[in-house]
Amino acid sequence: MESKKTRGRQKIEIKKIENEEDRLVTFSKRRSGVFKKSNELATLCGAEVGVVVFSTSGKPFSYGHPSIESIAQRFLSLQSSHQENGDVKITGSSKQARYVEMLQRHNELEGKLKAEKVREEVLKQKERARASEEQEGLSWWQHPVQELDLEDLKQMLASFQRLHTTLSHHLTATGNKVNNNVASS
Amino acid sequence: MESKKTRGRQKIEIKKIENEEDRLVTFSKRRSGVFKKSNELATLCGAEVGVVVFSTSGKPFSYGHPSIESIAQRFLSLQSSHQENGDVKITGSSKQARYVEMLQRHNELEGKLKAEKVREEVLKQKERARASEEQEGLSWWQHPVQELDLEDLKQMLASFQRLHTTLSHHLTATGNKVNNNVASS
DNA sequence: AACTATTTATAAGA
DNA sequence: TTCTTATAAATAGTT
Repeated sequence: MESKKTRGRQKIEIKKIENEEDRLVTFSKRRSGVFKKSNELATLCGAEVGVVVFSTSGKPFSYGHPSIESIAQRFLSLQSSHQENGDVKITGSSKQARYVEMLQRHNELEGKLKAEKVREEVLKQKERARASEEQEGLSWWQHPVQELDLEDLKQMLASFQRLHTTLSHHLTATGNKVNNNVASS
Repeated sequence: MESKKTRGRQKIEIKKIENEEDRLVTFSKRRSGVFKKSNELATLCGAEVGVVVFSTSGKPFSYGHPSIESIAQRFLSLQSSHQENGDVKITGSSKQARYVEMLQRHNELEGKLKAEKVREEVLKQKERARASEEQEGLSWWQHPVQELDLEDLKQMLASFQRLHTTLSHHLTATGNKVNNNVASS
């Protein structure tokens, strides 16, 4: 019985593949994968599905059921009815209008990004808390302080200061309006 | 040795699911699947990806990186470039330059926001994995973050401030000898 | 492009 | 909707 021929599929981190050759191969494989899955979704569920992919070099690929054009059309009319501007043409004036819109959306986005960072920090806090959780189900923050040593306390304080700063900043920067955004994904 | 709890994933034919309940469940699951795969494609390969899905009832769902709007725009300009288009001049070239600059910054920001959401999701997954290993009552602060609203955040901030103050006091005023219980409720 | 050992997605069931 | 489990399907690293 000979040794294994390959190591099989390996787990990879979902971050940009730096090696260009690998990235190109993966782009090709996974693009096919997404198109195939999209086709199955459309077929199994009777849904209309459109996918557009641009490679880093700008080359476009698309899948559409019943067609990418019809999906685009449907999506656009939805967008224009959502706004009060049904103007789809790329003209100077609509570009200017978009500039203003974008400024507003930009500010919105910065708020959301901040909110996400807060959420992330909160989750990390919980992670840390649980990591150092030990005896009889008591979390570290539930223990009497005298049972903690100085280093723990200092770390604890530092964490609180970070979180406190983040939270305060968030609450004041958004005028106490927390953005529970409804993401499209 | 008892019998298997489930039959596991079964092979299905790729044709429309006639049972409406099954179809709805599959639609939800596979839609998520396609969005997730799309996100991985975008992240791993630095590609821009847009997906639009319409359910049979006409409800729209979308995923886009950096955003579905930017993909739509890019796709459209591609389509319209097939035709003749001479009216791209706006007021001044500096204004156009600023627009392009803003567009880039905007896309960057959207990408970051998405990245944060992914990190958040990863953390939540870990949290859920651990949570299912334990059978304990959850404190309010242990609930899934998506359920946090403004009031939660304010409360949280307040208790952190209390705790922070107490801790600071002990560290600076008691000569590193801490003996107080700070558990707040 | 093919090959496989693995990881990941998901059909059913609860 | 959410979670679990067993199995189908996708794919990373090789050849």
